[in-house]
Amino acid sequence: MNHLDLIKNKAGIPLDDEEKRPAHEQVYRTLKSQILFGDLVPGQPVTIQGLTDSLGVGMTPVREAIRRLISDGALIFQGNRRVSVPLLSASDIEQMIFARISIETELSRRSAKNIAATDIDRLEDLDQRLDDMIADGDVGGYLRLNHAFHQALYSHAEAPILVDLAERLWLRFGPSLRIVCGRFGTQSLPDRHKDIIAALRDQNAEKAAIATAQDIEQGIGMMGDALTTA
Amino acid sequence: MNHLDLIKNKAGIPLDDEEKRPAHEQVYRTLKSQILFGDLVPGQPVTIQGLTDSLGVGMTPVREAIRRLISDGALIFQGNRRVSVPLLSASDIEQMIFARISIETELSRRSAKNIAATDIDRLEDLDQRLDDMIADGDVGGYLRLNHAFHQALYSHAEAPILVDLAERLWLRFGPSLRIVCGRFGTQSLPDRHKDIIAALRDQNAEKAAIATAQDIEQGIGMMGDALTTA
DNA sequence: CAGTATAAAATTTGATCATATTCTATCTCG
DNA sequence: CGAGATAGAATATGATCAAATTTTATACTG
Repeated sequence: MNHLDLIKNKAGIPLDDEEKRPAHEQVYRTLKSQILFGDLVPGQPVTIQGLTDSLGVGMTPVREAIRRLISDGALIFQGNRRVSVPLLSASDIEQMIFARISIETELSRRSAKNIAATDIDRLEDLDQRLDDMIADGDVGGYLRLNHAFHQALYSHAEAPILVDLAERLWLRFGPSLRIVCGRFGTQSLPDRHKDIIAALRDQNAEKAAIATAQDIEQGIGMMGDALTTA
Repeated sequence: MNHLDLIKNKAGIPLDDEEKRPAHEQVYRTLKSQILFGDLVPGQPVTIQGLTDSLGVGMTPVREAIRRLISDGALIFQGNRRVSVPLLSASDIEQMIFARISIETELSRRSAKNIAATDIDRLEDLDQRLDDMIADGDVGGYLRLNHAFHQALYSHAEAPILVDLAERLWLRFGPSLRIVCGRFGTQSLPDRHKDIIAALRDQNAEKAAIATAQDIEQGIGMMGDALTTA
């Protein structure tokens, strides 16, 4: 039992039973979680040695995890060998809105065609818990459940490559989204999940796609506003 | 001067002067090139030790490069610690066509709005050389110049995130595309580059997008056909 | 004399490698 | 056919070297 296990369980969200994965995989998941849910701040430097110390593993697994995250766009390699959490420009956000809408509306469309009633119930349950988090003002919990909701929805699209592309985009905006939520609070984050669920029950793929697009525009659009006003 | 430099220059395509990049970066680029242009066969196992031997570098840089390529989707990690070049399913190809059309038509659209006349001349030059490769039946040269053409075109879109997503998709189908080209020959690969160039000269973004979509469908569509008939 | 600029040393961090350990798959023998 | 042995490959660590940043000391200028 090394430090990783402790950090993982700090999350509080049930994670799939991880058996005994290699350390580099565990480091990757830990960092991914931290980036996705905003435990790391945009611009923050990420050092290899710092991670070997704090996670209690050697340099090699840390290096591998960092390379993967750089490939994901979740971290950036700053030429001078330094690695940090990316700061997003207005153009970056605009590109991500475009890409997310292109990819994720399609994922919703496909999920709507495949998903079973019991799975819709499960989504509704997630959304309910998400609303509780908003009511409690729990930003971290909101981010985790929002991610879990979309992930659960898209898992029925039977399109792993598209899901992978979407996940990559989520990794890019995670840190910045956390900042925005922290500043404005969760109250100002109305989501379109209810609309998405209604569309799924109707088996109306196009309505699901439209609701997803609106959800994305509300979510990331807020980030764009925050960036231009700040 | 280690083995990497030799392998790099085997490519024959002028590469940006690389100064003194770290070895893991060089290994990544070397492997990326091999995957993109089909020097590696789908299904082929990739071993760390094999690469340390053939490239003449230590294990650490090789490991890092492999992790990055796994994150790119260019290699797959097979649970039991084995890594190999992916075999594509019909569904994979269908998803890639969708994603490429979504992303790359937009890249063409944006490039059409920004690109200058001299840059269009440069594209035309690339396309001319590409036609020579087709005439010569040089599959490797065709793949390289086709990639260079699209990369050059999209570089004017001023959308690095979308370019990154596109590049990721190219890495996925590189090996399989090579197989198909090898089987059918380059003759059967009509491209829509002339249409794209004409649209750029007209400053007609929508026409450029349509031509790009047709180019993609012809290119990868052929892969789908080959897969279902094989 | 104060403040700034410059240069050199020290510290921090990254990159690479060699080695030891662990795991997987295959082979062999009962 | 199954259990154990074996070989090969991946994983992980610590040591060592190189590069970059920061600090500190010194010189210079107004």
